[in-house]
Amino acid sequence: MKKDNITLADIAESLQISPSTVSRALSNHPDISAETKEKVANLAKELNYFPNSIAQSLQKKSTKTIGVIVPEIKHHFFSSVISGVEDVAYTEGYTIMVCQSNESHEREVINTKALMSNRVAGVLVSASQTIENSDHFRMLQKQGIPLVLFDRIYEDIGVSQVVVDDFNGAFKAVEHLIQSGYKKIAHLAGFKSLSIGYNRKQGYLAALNKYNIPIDEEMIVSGGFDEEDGAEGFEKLLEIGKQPDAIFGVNDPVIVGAYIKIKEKGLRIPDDIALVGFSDAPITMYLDPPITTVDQPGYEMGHKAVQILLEQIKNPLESYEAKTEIVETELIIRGSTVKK
Amino acid sequence: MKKDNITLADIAESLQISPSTVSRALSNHPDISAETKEKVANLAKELNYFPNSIAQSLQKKSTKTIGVIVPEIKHHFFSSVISGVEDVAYTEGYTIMVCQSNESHEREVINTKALMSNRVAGVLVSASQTIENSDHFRMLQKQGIPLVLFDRIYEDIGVSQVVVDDFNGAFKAVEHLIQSGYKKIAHLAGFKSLSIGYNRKQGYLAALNKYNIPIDEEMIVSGGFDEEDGAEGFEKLLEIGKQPDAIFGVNDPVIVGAYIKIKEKGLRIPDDIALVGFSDAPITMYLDPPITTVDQPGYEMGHKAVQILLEQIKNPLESYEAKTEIVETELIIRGSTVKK
DNA sequence: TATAGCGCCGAAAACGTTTGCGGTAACGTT
DNA sequence: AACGTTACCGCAAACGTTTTCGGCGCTATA
Repeated sequence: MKKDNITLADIAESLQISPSTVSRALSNHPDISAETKEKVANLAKELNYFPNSIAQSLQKKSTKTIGVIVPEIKHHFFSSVISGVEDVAYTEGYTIMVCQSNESHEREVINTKALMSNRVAGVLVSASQTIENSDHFRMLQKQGIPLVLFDRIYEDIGVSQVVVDDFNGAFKAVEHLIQSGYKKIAHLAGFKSLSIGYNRKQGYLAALNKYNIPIDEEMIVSGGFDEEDGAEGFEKLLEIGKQPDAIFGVNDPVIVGAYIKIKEKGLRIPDDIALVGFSDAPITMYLDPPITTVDQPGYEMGHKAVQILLEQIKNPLESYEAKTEIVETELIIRGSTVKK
Repeated sequence: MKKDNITLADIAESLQISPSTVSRALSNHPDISAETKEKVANLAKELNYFPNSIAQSLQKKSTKTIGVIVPEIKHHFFSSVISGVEDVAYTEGYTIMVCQSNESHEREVINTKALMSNRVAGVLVSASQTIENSDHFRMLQKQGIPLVLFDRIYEDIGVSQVVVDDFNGAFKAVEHLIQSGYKKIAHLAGFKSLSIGYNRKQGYLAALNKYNIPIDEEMIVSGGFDEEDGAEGFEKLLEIGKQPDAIFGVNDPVIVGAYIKIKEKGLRIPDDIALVGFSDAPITMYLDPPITTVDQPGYEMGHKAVQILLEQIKNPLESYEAKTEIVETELIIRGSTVKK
């Protein structure tokens, strides 16, 4: 059954011409007569010929596929990004290879090696939480494979990046809380090792400073980026007797975790505690009350990131002038911060 | 800058041995002395050698990548599936290529062609809504590329599939409604062209029949699979004066659409109208009341699907005895169907 | 002493393309 | 008649592997 794939040579033989001519005919080379082109085209269609892009890649020393590494595909933000990447890759004739690091640095390294073996034209990555160093990124650079980081970036490496304006997003969120009259504003922070964690916290601090609200280190609870972390963080605040009247969460899952705990305790939102998240996860819209959050446009970030990457792929000459694209965020105000 | 990738020949030359020996040394071939193996291994590490899997694939006439085509990556169910697929692919040394059809048949065809050009070892697909025929699937078969369909399958083609038990899932859901005392049960159905739409409707009908509830065709509104479709469907029911006391939706987005409209109208859930969805989208858990739904385990389906695919890839001999794996669903009962 | 076996390695073909270089035939120009 | 042009096309090398088929030198056996 295993029909052997038909090749240029096959259709060349059956047409009594050379493979080179067939190749040129299919790529519409001017040296080939219209007549020959047509014969070739017809037979190719009839035989269901598909160019072997493996062979093409080997010859051209470059592929039409770009690699993507994200922590977890099923997170809404990342799947949105991938969606955006795939869309523009598709229109440019590229296909994408998707890997997930599962937040493991080791697996991230193995993934990049696999992508290098597959000679991808470029790679897009959002770093894992457990990032240890950037050796694997440097290997990419050494091999001349363009790289652009998005969202979870790694600072000390000269490479293009696409990030949201974490600082400003956080600042606007906290400012909104302050202007709405909240004073005891806690922050459920993420890991400081990650840029997003750091920058959002800075935005939080800056907003408090601007309005002369004293900073209480105990009101800042560091943890992870998941729902449980948010729940635990809120519990911890209560334990140490620091019930806030508002919480700014490093991201939506965390704030949802807090939301659930708050409901469990019978506290009212936003009357007892106001809530602001980050990412505009779809869930936030449907909660009761819906949660104010900072929109982080994943789809657009995917677009931007792959566009920058493709630029670098197409113009390998100009030495890396790493550009950083900052995507603006938008504060989406909903019920969790607006008292009726 | 563009460091040329180093090859077997490079390390062969520098060691004054032949490329064949290097190849064998790296693959731990018994013909090679331990001493040589070590020298090769050391130099390879030092030079940062990466096997060119393009060249390997060309030689072996097979790749270690599997293609995945889904309607939309950012849908929670599909990204869960992809997550599952990637996880087992990773442990088996495969990488995945992800394409989205955006519910367009044409794009689905182009995607499969791209995957064929890339000589993927096998492909996984969940069909687009606008499926017209299965010609592109037959092309895959002709080329001897294993294919397994999941969730959105296409019946008239002998190929392995992984589906949830749509019929039973729907049946259990509607039975639960009936046993909870609901009588005027509407169904917001999807397209009938898709197997999932058809089977879930059949389950709905069967449950009504079992309990001798007359079937009112007007209570069955066909539409799409998105939130707007659910909202419109519910509106339509009201327009024709058929307000139900319970709704079974073909999937969660649809039921969420209805949920929102119901809330807008000031109707109470589940007192005025009970709601059951399908898929266990994360949103359903957080709504107020949380929505009863039929769990459709995406991650596990991804696992299953790729396992079946890998089986076929590894044993190409045994002619296709298409197996259909039916994943059981679980009815998750929540507030939207339980009166307090 | 001849031969078989073994341990280790190399030559070369093959996978399916692309492409630089050359070659042929036909035709037009002097 | 000689030459240049043009329009087409083929040869062969190259991309980086893997793998078949040997081959060499040595040791053990008959």
